[in-house]
Amino acid sequence: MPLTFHNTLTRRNEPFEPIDPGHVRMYVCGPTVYDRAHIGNARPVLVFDVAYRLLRLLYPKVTYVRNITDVDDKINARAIDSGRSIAAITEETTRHFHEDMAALGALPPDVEPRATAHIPHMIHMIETLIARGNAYEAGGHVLFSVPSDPNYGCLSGRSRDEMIAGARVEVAPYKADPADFVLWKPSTPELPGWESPWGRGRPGWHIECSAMSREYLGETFDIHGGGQDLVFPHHENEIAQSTCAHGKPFVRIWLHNGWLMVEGEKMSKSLGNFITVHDLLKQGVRGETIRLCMLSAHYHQPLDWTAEGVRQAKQALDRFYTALRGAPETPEPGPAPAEVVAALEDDLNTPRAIAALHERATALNKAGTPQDRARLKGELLAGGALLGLLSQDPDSWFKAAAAEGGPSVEEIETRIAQRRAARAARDFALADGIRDALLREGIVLEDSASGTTWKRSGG
RNA sequence: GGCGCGAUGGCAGAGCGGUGAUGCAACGGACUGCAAAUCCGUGUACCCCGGUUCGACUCCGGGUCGUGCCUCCA
Repeated sequence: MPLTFHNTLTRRNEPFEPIDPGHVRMYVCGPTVYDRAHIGNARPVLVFDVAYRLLRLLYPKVTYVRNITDVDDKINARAIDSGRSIAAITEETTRHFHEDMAALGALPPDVEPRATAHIPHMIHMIETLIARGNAYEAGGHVLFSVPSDPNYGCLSGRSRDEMIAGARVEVAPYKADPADFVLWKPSTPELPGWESPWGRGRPGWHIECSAMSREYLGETFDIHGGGQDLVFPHHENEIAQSTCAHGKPFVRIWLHNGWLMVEGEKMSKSLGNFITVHDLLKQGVRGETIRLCMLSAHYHQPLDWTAEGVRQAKQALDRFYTALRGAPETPEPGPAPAEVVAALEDDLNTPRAIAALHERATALNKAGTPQDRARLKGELLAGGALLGLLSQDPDSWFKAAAAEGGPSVEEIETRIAQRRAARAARDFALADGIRDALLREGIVLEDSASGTTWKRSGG
């Protein structure tokens, strides 16, 4: 079955045909580094991480570029509010972002360009757009001329007139056309700025992605991704800038992930339901649980983040690791099961892929011979790896210390030994008392023919 | 106002013009000293109204509700 993606440009599923079958190129809009990553920021990272893993399985070479936006008015505002330097904020936030995404099992992209390291590239592209008649200087600003681009609106499916009719903002007086947008804007002395042919200033929001994707992926490349909210204006404007500057198509396939809700409401600071990845980790929700929860809905659908959803994701991982724990060592990882690959090839259908993993787990639990069990364990592991899951040692999964502490491994082992003695003496009241006490501390015991194993129930 | 998206069993969430999704939860059974885990089994699911069709949860039209973008936002 061929790889297909839902292309926002055509609003339908299309077979994926790389421009160069030997080298797939993908760009994803990364974070603006002014604050801790929230779970909404994590969704595209995880969705495109799965896309990256799948593409690497299917093609010999993949270049995945995800930018860091480190020049932005939100960053400037944060610097003024906090009294810290812009450099300190962007450096620290970038580090936190890397830590948080690593905790979610996201692979680093091949290239992670920072906007401030590519100002000359942006200036060069703006000069090209001016030279080609697609941009003009006005009042210290450089603006993209939307009427100069007959294809403007092709991604978001709205005409220039519709956009103006729907606009809820006052039109800046220096704009020749109400739909025009900023490529370069002047900076006051206290704001970050770079010398340019139009004076000291800073780039507009959209130009960095056009300049950096060109630098690392070329003028035309395969896949561009991001959140659905970026369709307009960000990606629409990127298309306008890049196609007008280069005179050729920009991107083959546009992928956009759906929005994330929290307990049925839009996540926002004012509602107080703003959840960062760091907060979840601190509460003892493990990165792998967050990851599975995030992938349990199709990327195109809205995802409602709930405590119940997190609990179900944890249950599912317990089930997988329980199946793996009891299976013999596998000599080789083996290929990912065809059902898992097929599900992901069908527009990254992660829920179906996870269902296929569950079927493997059931088969593993039922399998009789060590050979079958080893084979099925290998398949489950390989399928999990394609989704970035199940890479831990099962014992680590079950015995990892909870965030809030709990009894130590030594203490647990000691009490299990006491219980074993009580059971041997058929003092079941004492044995059950020990088990109940441990349960209250979040430790679940499981007796089997080969002895007693335990796991922590929280997180 | 303009442009989109969605509505599936107690919950989450896939899917297809005619056959079991899957998991969680519940209930019954096997196993267990009792549990836990595991396995087996059970449950009138497809928002409403029209239409197309031999047949629609699945296609088309209308409606209702929810939600997103149009302004910084993943």
